[in-house]
Amino acid sequence: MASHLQSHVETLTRSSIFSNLPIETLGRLAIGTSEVAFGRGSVVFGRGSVSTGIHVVDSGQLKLTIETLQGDEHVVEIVQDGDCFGEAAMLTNRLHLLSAVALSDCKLLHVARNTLINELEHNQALAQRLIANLSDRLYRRTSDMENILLRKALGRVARFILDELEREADSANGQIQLPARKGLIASKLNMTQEHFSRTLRTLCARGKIAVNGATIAVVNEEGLRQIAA
Amino acid sequence: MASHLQSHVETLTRSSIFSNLPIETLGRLAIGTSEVAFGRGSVVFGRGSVSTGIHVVDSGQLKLTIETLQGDEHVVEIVQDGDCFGEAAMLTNRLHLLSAVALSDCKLLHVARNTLINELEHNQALAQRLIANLSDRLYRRTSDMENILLRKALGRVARFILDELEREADSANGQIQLPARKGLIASKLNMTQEHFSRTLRTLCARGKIAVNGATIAVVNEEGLRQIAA
DNA sequence: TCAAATCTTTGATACATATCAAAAGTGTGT
DNA sequence: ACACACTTTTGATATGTATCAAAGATTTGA
Repeated sequence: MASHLQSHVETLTRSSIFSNLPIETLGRLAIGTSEVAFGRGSVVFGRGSVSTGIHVVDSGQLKLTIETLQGDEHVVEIVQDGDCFGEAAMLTNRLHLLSAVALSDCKLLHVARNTLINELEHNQALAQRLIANLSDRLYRRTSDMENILLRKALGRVARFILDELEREADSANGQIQLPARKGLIASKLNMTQEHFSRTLRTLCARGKIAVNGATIAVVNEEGLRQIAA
Repeated sequence: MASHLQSHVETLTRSSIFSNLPIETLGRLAIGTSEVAFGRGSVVFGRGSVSTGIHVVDSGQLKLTIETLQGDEHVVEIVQDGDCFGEAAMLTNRLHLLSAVALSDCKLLHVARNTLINELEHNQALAQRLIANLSDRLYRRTSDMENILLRKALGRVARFILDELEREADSANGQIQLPARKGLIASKLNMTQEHFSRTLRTLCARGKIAVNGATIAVVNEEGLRQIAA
């Protein structure tokens, strides 16, 4: 129905990857696009599943994780409004390495593989977008790896806080809001929830930050930088 | 000189990213391409440097590493003939996160940023190639992350051996050749050289493999698989 | 508004891995 | 064939981080 397509076009435009593309492009993509809703805790796709396209987040928050058979998991990324995920598996035509799980009730758009691949063949602007998207993801993934592999827990947490401070440069003023539950952030930083908790307290004790629930005030930015070096 | 361009075209064709592209495309790329030689141990680019283009390996072997100020390093990737590197920083127009160091004497081609970006704007086939290249890199980087974060040393080494066994599926027959010095492989697997050495011996003691210098024979593949699970 | 569920903190202990030091092995150039 | 540099192995010890257990907080739902 035309109204569906129209609403999909609008949602696509709000995503970072499809924003500001010609309306004709979005219209063609919208034809292969469907809206899907997921309740908190539900699995959008699991590791080892076949990729059917990419997902764009309209509302809600999800975690992308790698998992062991024993149920051990590690958060690779937390995605929300305007983000998209699942590109790598779709474009390489391989199975999903990551699982995507809704952290809150979510509305997603699913853009079908064929639609996207077809459009990509003739659409230079879309290809450029995808290149920008992929290289950005790769760059960030490398940066995450650096943080995890080169620093100990204290340094990783310090680096994380500084990064968030920069991201929230607007209303921040020396404060950040943790973007998710502490356990999930701990996992993204490759440590247990317990260790993350203790590490935050250590940073408090050393006078670098002040913690109040999910709000962290940076007391001594220079000191944090030294720890994160 | 025309002969230079011709030789560059040939080298570019041998790389995975530019292979089988129309000769006209390669000709235009060759104009912005220069041949550069690096002696063993020399630095092609360092962390924090400005990206000037991408590098294609004609001959030799290099390591891509992340480093701390204290000189701590971690090998992210080992590249050789036909590989290219430095795409992410070039395409995102950000500083290099990784350092590239020659492990042996190397001949590289450097394709200038402007040349590549210009060509990319009109060249659909090249864009597709780049998309394939980036998504493959992203997928493999995610896979590396999985190996490093989800398994302990014994499992990481087991997984590594199985992966190599698959890669060398040809002349392998139950044997693999380590693709670099053990210390570098240890680093890629996020452990010390000492620990890697001990881990190999443990796998020997358990009857899964037999080590002879840089040659590893897989004695019990199923057993390895269980350890790598 | 209270109870149930979920998340976070704290404490005690165990374990994987790093570090330091030195010996043994391997290769390389002359 | 030898000496020198580099790589790998082995041993003893230190350390960072995980694990297990339980008590406090916070959020959620009826």
